[in-house]
Amino acid sequence: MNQKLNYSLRELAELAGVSKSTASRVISGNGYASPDVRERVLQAVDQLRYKPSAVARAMVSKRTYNIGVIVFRDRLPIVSHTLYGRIIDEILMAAEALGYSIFLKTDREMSLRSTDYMLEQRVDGLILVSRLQKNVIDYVKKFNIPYLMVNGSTEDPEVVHLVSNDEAGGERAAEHLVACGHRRFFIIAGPGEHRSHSLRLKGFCQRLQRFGLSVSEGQVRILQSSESSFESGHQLMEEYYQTFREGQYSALFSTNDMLALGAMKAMLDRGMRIPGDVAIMGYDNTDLSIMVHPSLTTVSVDATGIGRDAVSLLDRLIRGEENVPRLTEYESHVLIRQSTKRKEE
Amino acid sequence: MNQKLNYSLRELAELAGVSKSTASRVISGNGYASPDVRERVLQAVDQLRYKPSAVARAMVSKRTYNIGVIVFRDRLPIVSHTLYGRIIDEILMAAEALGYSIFLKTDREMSLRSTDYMLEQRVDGLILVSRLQKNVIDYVKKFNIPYLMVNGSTEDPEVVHLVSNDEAGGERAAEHLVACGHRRFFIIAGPGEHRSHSLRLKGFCQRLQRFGLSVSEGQVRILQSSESSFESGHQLMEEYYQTFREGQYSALFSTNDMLALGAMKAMLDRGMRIPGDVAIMGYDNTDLSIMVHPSLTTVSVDATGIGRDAVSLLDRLIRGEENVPRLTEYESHVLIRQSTKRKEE
DNA sequence: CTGAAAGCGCTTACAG
DNA sequence: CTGAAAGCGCTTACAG
Repeated sequence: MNQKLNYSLRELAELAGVSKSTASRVISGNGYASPDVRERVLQAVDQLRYKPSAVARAMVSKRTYNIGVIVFRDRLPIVSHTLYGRIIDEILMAAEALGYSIFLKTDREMSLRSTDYMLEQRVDGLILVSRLQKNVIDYVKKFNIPYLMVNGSTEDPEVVHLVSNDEAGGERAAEHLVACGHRRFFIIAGPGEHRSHSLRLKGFCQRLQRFGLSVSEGQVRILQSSESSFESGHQLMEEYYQTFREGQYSALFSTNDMLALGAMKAMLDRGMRIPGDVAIMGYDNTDLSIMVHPSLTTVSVDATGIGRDAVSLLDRLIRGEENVPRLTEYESHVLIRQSTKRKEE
Repeated sequence: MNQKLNYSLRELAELAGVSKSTASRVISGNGYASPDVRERVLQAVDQLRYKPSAVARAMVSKRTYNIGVIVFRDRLPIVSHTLYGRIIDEILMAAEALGYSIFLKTDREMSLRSTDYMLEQRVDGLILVSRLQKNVIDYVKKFNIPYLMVNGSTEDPEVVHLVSNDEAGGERAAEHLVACGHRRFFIIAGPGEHRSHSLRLKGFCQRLQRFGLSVSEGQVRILQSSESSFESGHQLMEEYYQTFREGQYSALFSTNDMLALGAMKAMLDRGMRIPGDVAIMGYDNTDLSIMVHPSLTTVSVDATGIGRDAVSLLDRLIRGEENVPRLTEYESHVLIRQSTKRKEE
């Protein structure tokens, strides 16, 4: 770094032959400047390739126009997660549109470190993505910094959070499968600690119950998975393949696409026909669901809406607005694909 | 924001009953402080939940320990892109380990805006991901800021860039398919402007040529796709299905997994058997390639290595190291999956 | 070991 | 319309 990297306002002003104050005014656009002066300053800006320091500006304005996004997740994929990736894409675009930029951190152990980091960076606000422990929320609350949660669970009614209406989605999934004529269900459910997995399962079972179908009556079999990955779905299905066949379940529901796809792959490898032998349904409408064969019937999640609104709601919090809704729910819809198509007859 | 958000060093020092200098020393760990004083300061830190302002610190130290990552891409998915997402995950982790944080921007029109933004933020360095136009590179160069390119193309030998050895990968793909006994090839090639697509195609064709197989001899048919998405692969295969069947091609190679998967889906929907009727091979080793049925034979890309090294090489540039390699290439390997398995006999 | 002072690069009243 | 001055919250020589 032997060469000059950045010029300061002082140097800029000197070159233009004006005071720092004046230079500052024409650059920021706040305040008056005669056409002549403005012209000279602008020329100097060009000549020096002057870039005003956002750092210095933040220092005095007490605003950084940066938003911290922390994704809490045990393991990879984080950004490349099929759902979170989409949400982050939307957050990036929405932030851009509103004049914010994004500091992105991933945090695997739900530590307070990443939060501290964001605090030190003096971000204007915080978007917390995914499940996070109560102590993290409690910690953030103490700092009086605008923040909100995306796709996380909390009993705390004060916390602004955006979630899918997973329970209703689960119900709709059940309705669809029942409408297709299924009466015996095999379920692979993701980690119960995750709000979305547990609610989807709850909604699904609830709806079945109203059709007179339940675990206790023997028409429904639930398998709990400690993970929500393709691999675990695959492995569970391998493990329980016999059970599955013997139980004569005609439909498989998983609380997310990954688990469903893993199970489906295991079944296809064993020569089962889908949807001929068994109908399969996932949840999330990940891009993959449309790429596989047969394509996967699933329930949509409004990643676009969630990402967009996360930024705009946070912006409202940052601007000190009072009546920001604490809970925003997004409706989910069944997307019927090949994996649950009835056989033609 | 009616409540106190952040305390300053001055307030901290007052509470501890020391000078700002002293407080600063115990917090930063640079310089001496008696146990007694240190104790008092630390207690004050706890009491106030004092978070030193990274903004003020950056102001004086002229270092932000922030790295700007700009992903240049026309359209979504950007972060959720199957390959870039993985690279970004690795960049995030590697940055964390080296004490850097990430400013993430996506730029759809390859404008200079996002670069200007990063410059104003005074990031320590820049990671430019994906194809970008020459004018962007030329612009960045003027600012004497450490930067490097990931997965982009450039004729400029000065530019530090990290790429896959796509040509060798293409050759290996050809070898594998020939070894499987194929002699008539159908190729779906992604956008020629992209370095990786064009090199993969080049390597593939080159290798075939040495086997005496070529476009001019009629054993190879190349389809150019203007996009690199699943949708375009799917659509092209629908469109050229007749051509494909009539040409009796026994193998399909695509310059990335997405195109391959799109084409495969179209074929499966038409009832073709894979690999029975046709073998299919992609490139990138996206997560999807293992999830589909049949699983897709592909060529690996070392996303982990690229992401990790991008950060460490940039760190070396930031620290003023001279002999940073301009070009780092990553080897790719064929991953044999079901889609090219020979029939048992 | 500790403190007063200068300075990083801006913005913002306040005079003129 | 323009400039001098103070100040944002730190760090870093420099005295003591």
